[in-house]
Amino acid sequence: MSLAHASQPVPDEEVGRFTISEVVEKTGLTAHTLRWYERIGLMPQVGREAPRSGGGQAGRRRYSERDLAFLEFVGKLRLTGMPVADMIRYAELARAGEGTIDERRQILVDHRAEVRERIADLTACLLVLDYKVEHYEQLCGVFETTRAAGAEDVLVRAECGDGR
Amino acid sequence: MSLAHASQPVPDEEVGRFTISEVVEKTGLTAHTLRWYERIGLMPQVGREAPRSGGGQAGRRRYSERDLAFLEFVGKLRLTGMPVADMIRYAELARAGEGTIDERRQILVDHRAEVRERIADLTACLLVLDYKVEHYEQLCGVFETTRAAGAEDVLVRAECGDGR
DNA sequence: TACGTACTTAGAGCCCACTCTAAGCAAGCC
DNA sequence: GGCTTGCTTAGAGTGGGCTCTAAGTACGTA
Repeated sequence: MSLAHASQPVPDEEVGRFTISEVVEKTGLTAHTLRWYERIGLMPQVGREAPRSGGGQAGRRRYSERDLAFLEFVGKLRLTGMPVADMIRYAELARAGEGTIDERRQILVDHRAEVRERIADLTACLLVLDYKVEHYEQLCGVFETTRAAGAEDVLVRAECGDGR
Repeated sequence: MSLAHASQPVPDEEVGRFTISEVVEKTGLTAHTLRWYERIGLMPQVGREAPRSGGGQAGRRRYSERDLAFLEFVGKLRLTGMPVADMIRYAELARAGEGTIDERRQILVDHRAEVRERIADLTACLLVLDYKVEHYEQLCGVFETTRAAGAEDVLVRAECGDGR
């Protein structure tokens, strides 16, 4: 990206080449959701085809590669549980320019900490699940070999802590 | 737990010792939620104090250690995103006895696979966040030292993929 | 007696992130 | 012309997991 290139508006870069259907395919989001994202300010205004008749329609959306990159990032944030309101905040800051870099970074740092914590939580729970599954597998073995022993039945319940 | 002990109803074990307020404290759930859990069949019927006057009240709940253990497990399942309907299913199977061990195990095996996948997803997204945060931190450095260079400004936008 | 804690019922309410509606218009293609 | 794809608006609807309501009763304690 040369300086000369960067300092001039570039139509083929401002107006992308992907229709909303194509973006639906690529992202897994619905057209409804994509329009919604624009409406709530999460997504910047997407470039449009010029309407041929100059009538009352706004023209069809044409998403750029950059739009797609942003949607991919949004998908990641969504997957990690960031509320839409926070994503909107982040996007607004991004649009406000380079003076907001620190704040943007802080949003991501905070969110990253939450994701780390969530991974830790899930990992701890996974250990419990592992233990339970392992225990069931052992009890399936014990159960089959000592089917007549009622005591084992009671132990199954007590050990598994499954309620009554 | 001796055989003689196991084969007889034990009142002090059937009727626990924790009031609902104490369980609220221990679990972080609300009394409303605890009652709801019973109502929807997730929680087995909790033992009760005998009402003094024999009137129309059911008596106060008295949760046992086993009840608490089950609630702890439910909390883990909840934290890992298992839908309440699935938890109910699991609890019903547990109450149905030892003939359901295989099915119970399968529920947990399936769920465990989901948790693993979720951890993997989060971990992948965490890498993206790490990259972004790192990048912002570098750009804060670059930005401060070359504030007059407009090209860096554009690079910030392009590299961060932050939308417009 | 007053207050705090707990009980019951059925269902309404809340929050979040979509998801869908309703109704009509536009444009391209066969 | 018919079909497909896409446009707009404001807001209602959905699903999940609680959370709260409404109204009265019970019981223990100060």
